[in-house]
Amino acid sequence: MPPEAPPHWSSQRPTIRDVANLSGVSKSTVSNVLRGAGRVSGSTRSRVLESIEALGYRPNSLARDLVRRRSNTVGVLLGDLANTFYAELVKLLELRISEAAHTTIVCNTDGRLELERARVEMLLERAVSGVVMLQFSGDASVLDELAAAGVPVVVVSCWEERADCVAVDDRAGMAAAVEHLHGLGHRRIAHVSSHLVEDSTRAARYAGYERAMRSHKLEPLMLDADDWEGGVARLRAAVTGPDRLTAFAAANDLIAVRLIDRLESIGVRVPGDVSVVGFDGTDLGAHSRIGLTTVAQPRSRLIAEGVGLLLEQMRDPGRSGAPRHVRLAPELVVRASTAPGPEPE
Amino acid sequence: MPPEAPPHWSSQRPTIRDVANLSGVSKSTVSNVLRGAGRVSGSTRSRVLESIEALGYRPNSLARDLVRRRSNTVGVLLGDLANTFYAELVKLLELRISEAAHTTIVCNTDGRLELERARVEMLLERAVSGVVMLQFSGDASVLDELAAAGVPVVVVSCWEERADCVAVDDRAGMAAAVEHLHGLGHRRIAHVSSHLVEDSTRAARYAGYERAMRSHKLEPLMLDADDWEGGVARLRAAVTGPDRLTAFAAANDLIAVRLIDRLESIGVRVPGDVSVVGFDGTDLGAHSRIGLTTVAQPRSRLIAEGVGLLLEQMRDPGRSGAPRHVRLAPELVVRASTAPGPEPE
DNA sequence: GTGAAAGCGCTAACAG
DNA sequence: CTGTTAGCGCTTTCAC
Repeated sequence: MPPEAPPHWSSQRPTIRDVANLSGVSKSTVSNVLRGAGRVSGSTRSRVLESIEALGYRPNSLARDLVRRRSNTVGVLLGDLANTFYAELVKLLELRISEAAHTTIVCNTDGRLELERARVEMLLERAVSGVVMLQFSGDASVLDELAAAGVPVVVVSCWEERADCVAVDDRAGMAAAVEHLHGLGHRRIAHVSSHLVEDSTRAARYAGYERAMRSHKLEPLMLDADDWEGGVARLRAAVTGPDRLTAFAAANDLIAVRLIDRLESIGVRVPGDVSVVGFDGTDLGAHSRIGLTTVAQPRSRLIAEGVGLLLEQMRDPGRSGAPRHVRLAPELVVRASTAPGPEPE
Repeated sequence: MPPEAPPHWSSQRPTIRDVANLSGVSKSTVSNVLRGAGRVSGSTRSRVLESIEALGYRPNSLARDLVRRRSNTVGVLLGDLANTFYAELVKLLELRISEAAHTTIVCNTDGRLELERARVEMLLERAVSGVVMLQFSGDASVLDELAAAGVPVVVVSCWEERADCVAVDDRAGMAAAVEHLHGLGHRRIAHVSSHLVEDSTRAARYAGYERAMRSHKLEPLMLDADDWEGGVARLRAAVTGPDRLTAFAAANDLIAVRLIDRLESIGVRVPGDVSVVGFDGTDLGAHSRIGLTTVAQPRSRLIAEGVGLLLEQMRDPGRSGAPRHVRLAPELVVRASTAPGPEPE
C-alpha cells in the first residue's frame, strides 16, 4: 500500500474532489466548469476538462439533487401501458423529456386510486421536478399534495380544470362521431364505455354523445364494455330484432376493436350489419384489417404542448395565476368500420 | 415572529430532525424506526410515529440515496414503446419493480446505439440499482461500463451471452413457424425482418428459419420490411408468377401485421393467397380481425424470471460467477392467418 | 478568477 | 435502547 496514495483516490468512483486535486484547483472551480457557471479562465477550464477525461469522472446526480432539492426527473402517471394510445404518448414524452435533460419515471396506475396515491407519494419522495398525468383519478387531494410540494403538474389527454391541461375537445369529438353515423343513416346508436376510461373523459365523451343524440331527437343508450365478458347473449340481443342497434360509438379505440371482436364472434359483421366508431386514432385502428373509423387525437401536439407547459412551470417556480388550458381539436378519420345504415339520407 | 420557533421548523418541508425534536429523541432513533433497524422501544416508536403523522413528514429519498449510493430505481432500456410487445413488457415490469419498492425509469432508444449509450450514462449518473434491457445493441462497452459501476444487469427477451438473460428460444420458435407452414403445404416461404429488430434476435430468428428451410431442402429467402415503404411493385412481384411466395414467416407480430396490410392493399388475400406467421404473441395479433398465427412468448414469465435474476444480483453485490441464462420455450399459436398451401400433405 | 466553508437530509458505525 | 459523530458528493454564497 503506497503511502503516497491520496486518501481519496484509488478505491471507488472518482468524485469532484479527485478532479480538483488532479488539476490543482478547488472543488468549486471544478463545479463551475461543470455547470458553466461563474467565470473560469480558459486554461483552468481545459485543465479541469482533461482531468475529468483522465479520471473518467462522472458527476453524481444524487449529490447534486440533494443540494438542489430537485431531482431532474419527471414522473408520468398513466392508466394502462397496454393501451397503445398511452404507450405511444409515453414514447413521445420520454423523447421530449430527455431532450430537456430530464429522466422519465413511469407509473402505471391501472386506473386505481390507491395506486395513483402511492405513486404520487413516491414521486414526491423522489422530489421529481414535474409530473405529467396521462390519466388522472380526479382526486383533489392528489393535486393538493402536489401543489403543496410545489411540484409542477400538467394533465395531458384528459380534461382537468384545476391544473394546467392540454386535451382534445372530447364532447365535440364524440359528437362528430355521432354526426358521422347519423349522416350515414344510423338512428339506433349506442355509446360503449368502460371503467378503464378515466372518469372525466368518460363523462365528457358520453356528454358529447348524448347531446348529439338528443339534437337529433334520438334516445341515448350507454353500454358497458366490461359487462360483456360473459354476456354474449345480451350483446346478441342488442343487435337483433326490430329495434336493434345499428351502430356503436366507442369511448376509445381499444374498446371499439374489442367490440368488433365480440360482434364478429357472434356472427355480426362490421360494417355490414353494424357500424363502429372509435376514439383516439391509434395505430391499432389504422391496420387495414381493422380499418377503424375513429376520432383521432393529435398525439404529437398533445405532448408538445403538455411538455411546453410543464417546462414553463418548472422555469417559474413562484407561478400562481389560474391554470392554463389548451383545448385541441380532434379529427374524424373515416375508414372501413362504418357504412350506410337503415335510413341513409 | 415568535422567537421560540425552532430554527428548523416553520418553513419548508419537515425533516427527520423536526421529527426528532418534536418527539424528543435523536435523528438516529427516528431513522431507526423509519428503517425498522436497531432496537427501538414500543413507546418511543409510537411517539415518533405520531410526530411523523403530525408533521406530515415524508422522508427524502435524495438524501437517503446519497449516503447509500444507490437510488432504488431500475432503468428499463427498450427499442420502441410503440411496439405493443414492449409496452406490455414494460407494464409488467413496472408492476414487479414497484412491488420490490423500486422506481422505474424508462428509456426508449429507438434502436440507436448513440441513444443507448447516452441513456446508460444517465442511468449511471443516477446510480440506478439495476438495469433491465428489453433490447440491447450488443455493444460490449455498454456492458463493461455497467459492470465497472457494479450495476446489476439483466437482458430480457433477447439473447445475450455476456449478461444474465432470460429469453425464449428464438431459433426453435422460428423453426416451429416454418414447420407449421411446411406442414400446411407451403414450400416457397420467405422470412421478413427489419432493422428495428435488435441484432442478435434478428440473427437468431433468421437462423431458426434458415435451418428449418434447409432441413426440408428449401431455399431460404430474407426480405426486408423496411424496403417496402415504396416498393409495392417488388412485393407484388414476389407473390405473383409461377415461383411465387406462398408464405411469410415474419420476425415479429408488428412486421407481420404490417405485411398483411401491404399485401391486402395490393389485392393479395391472407390466408387465401398467402399465409403469414408472426412472432411475439402480442394482443395486437389476437384481435379477431387480424387473427395472426404467431409464435408466442410467455411475457409474464419472461418478466418474472428477469426481475428475479435482477433482484438476486442486487441482493448479492459481490456476485461473480458466470452469467446465468434462462431459456424459455415459445409456443406456436395457430389462428387465422395461415391456411393450406399448394402442396398439402 | 478562485478557494474556503457551510451545509442539503439522511445513514451508519460506535459509544454510552 | 438511544444519542453522538462523521460524513455521502455536490452547490453556493462570500471573501480573497
